[in-house]
Amino acid sequence: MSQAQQSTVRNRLLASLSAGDYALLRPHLETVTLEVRDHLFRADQKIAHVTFPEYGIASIVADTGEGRFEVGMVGSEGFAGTSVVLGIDRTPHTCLVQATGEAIRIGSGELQSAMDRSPTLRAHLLRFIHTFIVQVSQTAYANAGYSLEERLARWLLMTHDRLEHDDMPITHEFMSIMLGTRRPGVTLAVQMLEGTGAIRASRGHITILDRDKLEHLAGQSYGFAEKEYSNVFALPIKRGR
Amino acid sequence: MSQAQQSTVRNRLLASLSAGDYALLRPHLETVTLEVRDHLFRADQKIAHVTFPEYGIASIVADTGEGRFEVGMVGSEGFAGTSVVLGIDRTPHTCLVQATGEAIRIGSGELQSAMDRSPTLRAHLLRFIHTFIVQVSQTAYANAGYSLEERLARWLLMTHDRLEHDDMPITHEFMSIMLGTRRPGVTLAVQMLEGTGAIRASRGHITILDRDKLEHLAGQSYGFAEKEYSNVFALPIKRGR
DNA sequence: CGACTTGGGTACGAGTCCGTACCAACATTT
DNA sequence: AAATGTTGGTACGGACTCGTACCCAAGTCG
Repeated sequence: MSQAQQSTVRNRLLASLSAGDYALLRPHLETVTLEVRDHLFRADQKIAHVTFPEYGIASIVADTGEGRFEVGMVGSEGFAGTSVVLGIDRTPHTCLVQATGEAIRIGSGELQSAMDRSPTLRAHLLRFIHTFIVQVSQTAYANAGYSLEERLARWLLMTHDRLEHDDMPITHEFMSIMLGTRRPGVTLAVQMLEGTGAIRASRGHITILDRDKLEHLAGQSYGFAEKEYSNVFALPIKRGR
Repeated sequence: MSQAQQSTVRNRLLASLSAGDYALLRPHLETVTLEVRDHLFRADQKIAHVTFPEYGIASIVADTGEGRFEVGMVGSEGFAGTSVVLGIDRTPHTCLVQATGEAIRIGSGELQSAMDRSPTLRAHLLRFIHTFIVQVSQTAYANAGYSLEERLARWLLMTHDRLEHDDMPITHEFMSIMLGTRRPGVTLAVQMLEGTGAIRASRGHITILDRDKLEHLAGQSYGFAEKEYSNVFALPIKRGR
């Protein structure tokens, strides 16, 4: 229960709160580690906490009984638990950790009380939800009209945006679940991308070699949502480094 | 500028507001007609009004320069202009009328002031946004893993939910744009669905003959978001008739 | 070291959908 | 009735992805 000083917080939303709003949250903040496959919340069960990642990535997946697949992704640019901010402590989605890391979380009730007391806090979090809707829309868009390679390129870019390193620990199997496709299909797509020199693949790892090339390969499937985030928060989605 | 009495309002969100919250909005409400292809707002331009359909349907489409396609649909169960409620009067999406009808609208600024004065009003509208996120997620889900016939069945069901009649004026061309596919593909899919007896097609019209059969054909691509709406508002999405 | 688990590569037939093109049926206007 | 525009039906080759199956390589653990 380390109630971090705001100046040391990496999460972009928390870091960009006014000092007063942060002070309102601080007594209730709790630092936790994120381990791959941890669940931050599960479909149709009460959401206990809203989670602001510091490092690592959480995936929001739709869980229909006919297999899950990813509808959105959150790292240190946002938070997981949009429905709590919208006043509902339950959702048909599941949220699980995609990349190991660390997060600051707050109880759902505490956050709701704090938002009731601070209109500027609420406004800040609602703006993120707008950008999240755009992200989910873009997932719908990408799924509708783009090839597996293009969608894979998009997914790698989104993951890259939210991690520190160019070397990312990801298996083909995992990507196939996130993209809702076959595992052998991912293998082929990875080989294609590797052939262009944009990435390098090794057992359980993908390394980004040439980000510009990858963006070119992703085409219009990437960029839309990221641009909106920049506009709304006047900050690029990717942390400078 | 007919400031409708709440008891005669068809829009489910407006109708289910408390009398006090409705009174807060009433001076600013304005009734307008919706004509096919009218735009309620355009990508990256200021959103002047939030629109609550009474009859008819509005589509929210992503507009990437590489062709538009639908990410969500709103009828009398909700409203168009989620980003205004989230505090942003601009969005990369475009909203256009899909089916002729009528709507009650309110200026973006007036609605924002009203929400600032009434927490219950804000909460009500935010709950709808949660259900809208689920709808967009399901579009992403359907686009990822379902065949054209299944997605067409889903789209027809969603349209049927929001219209009064089993007979719906829709062209193949229009469906192909909404589904992001080729027009001849729609023709084939329509014939498939017609072959099962679920619908009947005639020039510019689709008639729903057997809704249960259509739901069965749509499989898991339909139902998810509609169920969530029912849970959140304790009302079925389809108006009784 | 040998067995086991996990992750990755490959193959092949089948089905879906795309891109493109052309024609037929219907509606509206003059 | 002819002209024009809209809508719907059909065809065909090619690209992509699926479903399924099998094997190989790398790490792990007794």
